[in-house]
Amino acid sequence: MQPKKPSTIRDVAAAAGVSTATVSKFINGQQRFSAEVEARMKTVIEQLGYRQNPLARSMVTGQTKSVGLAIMDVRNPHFANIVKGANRVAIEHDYNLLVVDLEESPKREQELLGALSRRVDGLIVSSRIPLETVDWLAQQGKPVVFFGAIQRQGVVAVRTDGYRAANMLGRHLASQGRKRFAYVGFPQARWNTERLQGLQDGLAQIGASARVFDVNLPTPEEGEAICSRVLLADDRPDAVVCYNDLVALGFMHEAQSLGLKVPDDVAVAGFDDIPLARYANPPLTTVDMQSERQGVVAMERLLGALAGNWPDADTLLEPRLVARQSTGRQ
Amino acid sequence: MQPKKPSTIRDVAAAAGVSTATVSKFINGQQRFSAEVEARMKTVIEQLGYRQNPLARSMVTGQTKSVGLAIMDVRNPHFANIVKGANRVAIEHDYNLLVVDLEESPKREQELLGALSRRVDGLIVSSRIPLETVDWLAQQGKPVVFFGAIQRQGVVAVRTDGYRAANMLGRHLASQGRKRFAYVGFPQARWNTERLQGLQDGLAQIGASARVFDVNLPTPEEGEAICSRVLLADDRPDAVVCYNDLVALGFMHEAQSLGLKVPDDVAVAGFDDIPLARYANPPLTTVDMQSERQGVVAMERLLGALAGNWPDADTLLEPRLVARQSTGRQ
DNA sequence: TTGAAAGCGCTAACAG
DNA sequence: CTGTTAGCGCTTTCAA
Repeated sequence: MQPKKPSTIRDVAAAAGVSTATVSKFINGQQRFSAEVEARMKTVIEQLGYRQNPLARSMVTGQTKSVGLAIMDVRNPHFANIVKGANRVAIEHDYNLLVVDLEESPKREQELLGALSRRVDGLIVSSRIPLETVDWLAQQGKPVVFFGAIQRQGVVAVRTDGYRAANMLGRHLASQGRKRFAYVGFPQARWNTERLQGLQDGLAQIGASARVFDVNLPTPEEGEAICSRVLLADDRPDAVVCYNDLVALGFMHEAQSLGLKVPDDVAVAGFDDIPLARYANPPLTTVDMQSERQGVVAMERLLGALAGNWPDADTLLEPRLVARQSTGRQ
Repeated sequence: MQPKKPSTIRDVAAAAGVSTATVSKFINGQQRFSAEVEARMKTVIEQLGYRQNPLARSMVTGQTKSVGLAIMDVRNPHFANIVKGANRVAIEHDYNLLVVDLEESPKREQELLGALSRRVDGLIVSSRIPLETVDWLAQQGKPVVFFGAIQRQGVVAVRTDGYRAANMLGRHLASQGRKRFAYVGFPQARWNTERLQGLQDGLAQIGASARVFDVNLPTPEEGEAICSRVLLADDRPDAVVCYNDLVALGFMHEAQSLGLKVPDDVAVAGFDDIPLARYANPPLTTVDMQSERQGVVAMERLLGALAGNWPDADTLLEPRLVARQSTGRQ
């Protein structure tokens, strides 16, 4: 831990016998200089190991070259995928990513987002925050892109069509001969409603509808915990759609522990198509919500906004049904 | 997107009829002023909605109040957990987290880490980067804490005892009556070696040893892909230890597709105890490597270093065997 | 208890 | 082609 003060642009300028302005323009590639001068600067820079201080640069340019990303829980593969996508695009464009995990609790979120907002050029934020915070963020004067379902004037969102996703799932289940349906939802999430609606509309075709249950968190533990309540009711459902794959996996596991066969006794499905869905036993039917793509697109749109294009329309991604054995024909 | 320039400390000072120095000291709580002056400043600050510009502050204090975290893949629950733990501690201490996902490829990692390094007060970095990059990082003059196995003079690491972890797994398997062992490793990882060694030593007790196979990435896909090669060999193993739970889950799935019963025909185990390990079918035996704790401790130690305590010893966390049905008695 | 002034390291006119 | 100068918004001596 030797202090070793980094050299400044002034050190370089002095050592190369030029002005700081020259050095600045040189390292930013904004202007060419005589071969001699350029060579001298190059050498000195290497010798001194000089590198720009991004903070000082930001101060004057007003650009931090970093963006904030606020998610509810990195542990949820849906969010991890968003981080993944956003990270890749950010790196490609030489932007840094300031990540904050809100831990599924809107407790300090305004404070955290506020602190973040001052350090970045723009923000990508989960739509699962209070509407007042959404509005407040929109007022902060920095571009914000939300991911997830959100209907609000003047805010831009990137999302995957949850209505269609659930609708497809509903019709799929119906086509497999299922008759009695349940939906295990997560009301805190903005898109819970559209998923439920899509499902109900899908089932309406065959004159059916789903009974609704709720979990408190989108986790396998919660799926496991609610399972018996769903399956031990009278007139047991023979098809259960869960808010996401994590809930579905927990649910399916517990159903099997309860002695039920999946898919024979009950079909189980989720949303997201997390990597492990394929490797469940039986493999889990789900809908690919394109989480990573959401991250990519959100970042692209944000960077676009920072570059001056600020189109106001939302981006709607198409979901893709991934039918696997957990909803096999009855 | 109204520009709406944020007000500066100068605006506040002017409006309150005091000097910027006074405002600065006031908002930083470094000094008390007459009730009258304080009241005026307070009012003005609220009216103007003034908030400090952290960049300007960093420029002069030399502290960014943010730390960098470099991981190989957020999608891997092991790393997601590290982010989780680090995030929590960072927030508690009012630090920001700059995350970079290296995407399992050491291609641009020095460049990325270099860019990161200038923007943060310290770094937490995966040990799975080239040793030369480790050394180079250590020279950068900023505190760095590594997580994962790494033996290098003068660098601090936080890790979980991989030798013990694998050793426990080996002895567990042996105690369950297993006889023929295989280890599916991931050589790129620094702790692959110690896990292998621990396993072999554990098996040596009963005079056995494990045949070694390698995957190219620590993913379920790779576990799936290598499965047949491992299980269709002569003298088929009756116990397979995989580099991590993801590989194990992929492997187990494929083993079952191949018609083998887990654990009757073959026991499967992994490392990390990812959340879904419990919900696999059968539930996966694994070793809890305390990923989240690693993130917590790494961040605590880094923040400690920034506060002046820079102890040189590594932190070694204890693994915990989590025996589940995938290695049930034969 | 308060303020004036000197920068932190860098870029951006504007001159030459 | 190259240099001078004036800040970005803030903290921090040092005086008053």
